[in-house]
Amino acid sequence: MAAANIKEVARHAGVSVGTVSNVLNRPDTVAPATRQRVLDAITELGYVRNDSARQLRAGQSRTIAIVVLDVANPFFTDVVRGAEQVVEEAGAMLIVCNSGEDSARERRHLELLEEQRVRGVLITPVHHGSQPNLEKLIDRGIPVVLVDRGSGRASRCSVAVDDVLGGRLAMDHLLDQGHRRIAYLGGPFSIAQVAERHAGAAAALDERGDGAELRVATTTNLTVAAGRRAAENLLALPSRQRPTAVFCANDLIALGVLQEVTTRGMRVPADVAIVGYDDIEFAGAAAVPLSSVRQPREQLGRTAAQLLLEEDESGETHRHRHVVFQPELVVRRSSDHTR
Amino acid sequence: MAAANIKEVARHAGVSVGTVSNVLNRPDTVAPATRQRVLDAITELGYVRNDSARQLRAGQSRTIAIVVLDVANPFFTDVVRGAEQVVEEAGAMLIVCNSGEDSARERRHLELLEEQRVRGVLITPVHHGSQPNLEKLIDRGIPVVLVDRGSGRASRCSVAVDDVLGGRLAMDHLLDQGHRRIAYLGGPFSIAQVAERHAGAAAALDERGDGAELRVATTTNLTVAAGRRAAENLLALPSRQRPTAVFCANDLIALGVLQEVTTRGMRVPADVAIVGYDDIEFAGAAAVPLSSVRQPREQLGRTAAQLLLEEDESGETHRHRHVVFQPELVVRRSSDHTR
DNA sequence: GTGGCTGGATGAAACGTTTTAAGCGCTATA
DNA sequence: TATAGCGCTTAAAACGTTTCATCCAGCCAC
Repeated sequence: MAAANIKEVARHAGVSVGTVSNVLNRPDTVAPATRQRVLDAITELGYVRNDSARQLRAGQSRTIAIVVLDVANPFFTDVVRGAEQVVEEAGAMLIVCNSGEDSARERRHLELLEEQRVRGVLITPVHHGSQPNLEKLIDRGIPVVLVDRGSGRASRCSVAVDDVLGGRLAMDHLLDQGHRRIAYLGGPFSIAQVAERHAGAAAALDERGDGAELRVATTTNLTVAAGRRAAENLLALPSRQRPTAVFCANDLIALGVLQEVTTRGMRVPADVAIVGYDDIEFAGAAAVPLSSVRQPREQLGRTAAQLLLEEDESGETHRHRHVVFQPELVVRRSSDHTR
Repeated sequence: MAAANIKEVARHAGVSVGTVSNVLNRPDTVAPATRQRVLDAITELGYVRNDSARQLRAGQSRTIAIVVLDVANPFFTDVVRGAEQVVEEAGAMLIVCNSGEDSARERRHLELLEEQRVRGVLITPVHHGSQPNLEKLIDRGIPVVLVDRGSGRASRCSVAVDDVLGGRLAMDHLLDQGHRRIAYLGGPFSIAQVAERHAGAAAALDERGDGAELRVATTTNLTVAAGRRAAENLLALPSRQRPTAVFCANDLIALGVLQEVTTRGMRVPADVAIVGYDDIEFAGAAAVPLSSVRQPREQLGRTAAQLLLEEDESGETHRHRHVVFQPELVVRRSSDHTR
C-alpha cells in the first residue's frame, strides 16, 4: 500500500485538504458529520501524518535530544529516565545520543541535531570549554541545558550536583577513617566532574593539613576496565608507598578497582579502602558493598527537562537558571570495616 | 541570526538554488570556482541544511530507531552500542526509544516513528503476538528487525540468542550440583525471553526425570527491586519447601535475590544457589560473583543493524533471515561453592 | 560553417503539510 | 429588504529542499 497523503484522504472524504488538516489539528472547528467522514477515510486508507512536512511547515520539530557521555553508564540511564518522564508529559519525544566521551562524535551529533531543528538539547558536554556547535545552536535560538555541569554561563540553563562538595565528603570520610596515603583515580581531567571531584578532595585535604598525601592516577575514561588497569599500577607500588585508600571519580572505576584488589587476594577495606561516586544501583550489591557519593540522578534529568521546556515556552522573557543539587555520602563496607 | 536558507545562500553567492544544492550533494559536478564561492557564502551565513525539507523531498529519513524494553538494563545498552557502530558507519543516525516494557508506550513510539518515516526499526517487542503498529510499518515498506526474539515469521528478519538452550544450560548445571528443589524467577511471561528460558529449564528437568521439582515465581518486571520482592516470598517458605537454588530470568532479578538473601543472613550458594541470565558487567563484581548465561550482546546489536541495512538496500530482492546465536554458561561462585 | 557534444548552470516542479484570507449559505436583526 | 454575523469550508500560499529537463557557451570534427 502506497503511503496515502492528506490529499487522497480529502478526495476520499469529498472535502478539501484544509478540512482534513483541521480535523487533525482542531477537530472542534469542523462539523461532526464532516469530521466523521474524514476520520473514516483516514482509517480506511491507513493514513499516517508525514512529520517531515509538518515540521517543515512549523519550522521546528517536537523532539528534544539528550546527549550523554555514555549510554551504558547507569548514571546517565537514570538521568535519561528522569528527562523522559517530563518530556513525554509535554507530548514531545526524547531522543538519546551517545557521545561516548568523544568530542568528534559529539560534534557530529550536534550538527545532525541542528539540521533536524530539534526543539532543545540537554547535554553533558565532553569538554568544559566552549563548543562552537553548541554556541551555534544557541545563536539559532534553540534552548540548551547543561546537565551535570555547573556552568555560571549566562547563555544557558544548567543543572548540576556540587561535585566539589562531593569530593570533600569522600575525602573527609577517608581522613576520618585514619587514612594518610590516599589516591584519586579518574580521568580524563578534561571532564569537569573528574576535575571538580578531585578539587574538592584536594581542598578537604589541604584544610586538614595533617600531613596526609593525595596521589593522582589518571585514567583514559570512566569504565570498569579503566579502573582495573589503574588499580594494577597502584598495587604494584612498594607497600610503603601504596595508598591505603582510593577515591574514584565514579562507581565503574571503583568496581574495577575492587575487582583487581580482590583478584590479587588483598582485602577491602583492610588493605585498601574504596569510595566511589554516583551510587549506582550495583554499588550496594558489589562484592564488598561500595561506599559512594550519591546524586539525585532522575531528578537531575527531570529538572533539566523542565528548565528546557520552560525556556522554550517563555521565549524572550526567559531568564537562565542554574540549579545545583547537594550530593550525599553513603558509607558502606568498602571504606568502613565496622559495618 | 535568522536561520539562513538555501535561497539566501544562492543570492549571496550569485548562483541559483540548484547550484547550491549541487555543491552540497554532488560537489564534483560544479566548477571549482563556483563551488568555492558557494562554500564561502555558506560559512559566512552560518547556513545549516534543513533536514525536514530534505526528508520531505526524499520521502524518507536517514534515522534508524531501536526500541528497547529498558534503557537502564545493561543488556540493552550493550545491544544499543553494537547497533550504533554499524548504523553510524553507514552514515545514518540511531535513535533510542524506551518502551519500558509498557505496550502502550511501545505503540506510541511506533506511531511517532512511522510519522517520521524512519528508515528502519530494530525492536524487542513487549509482547510476542503481532503488534498492529509493527505490521503497519512493514506494510509501508519500512524494514523491521526483531531483536532477541527468534521469530520464524517470514515478514521480517530477526536476531536472537537461543533462550531455550540458555534455560537448559542453567538447569542442567543446577541439577549437576545436586539441587532438587529449584525455583524459576521472572516475569511477566508475556515477554518471550522469560517464557523461553523457563521452557528450556523445564525441558531439561523433564528429561532428567530424577524427581526434581521446578517452582515458578512470577515477577511484574525484570528489575533488581522485583527480584528482591520475589525473593522475600520464596525465603518466607518453611525450610522443607524452600528451594535450594534459584534460576533468574535476568541478572537484575538475580542481583535482587542476592541482596535479599544476604540481607537475611543466609549464605550463597550454601543456603541458596543463584544463576542469572545475561552476564552483565556487574555480574562478576557482585557480592557473590554471579553465575550467569552469557549472550553476545554487542554482536546481537551489530548483526541486527546489518540485517536492517541489508534489507533497506536490497529492497524487493531481499530475503528475510533469522540469525540465532548460542548462549554460554559462565559458572561463578553463586552456584558453585568450590570456586 | 554546420552539427553535435560537453561541462556547467538554471528554473520550475514536486514533496505533504499548515495557515490564512476569503467565500458561501444561513439566520437573526434592524 | 438589506445587513450583519455566524458556522463551516475552501483555495492558495508558504515552508526549504532536491531533481530533472532545459539551456548556454565553447569546442571539436567534418
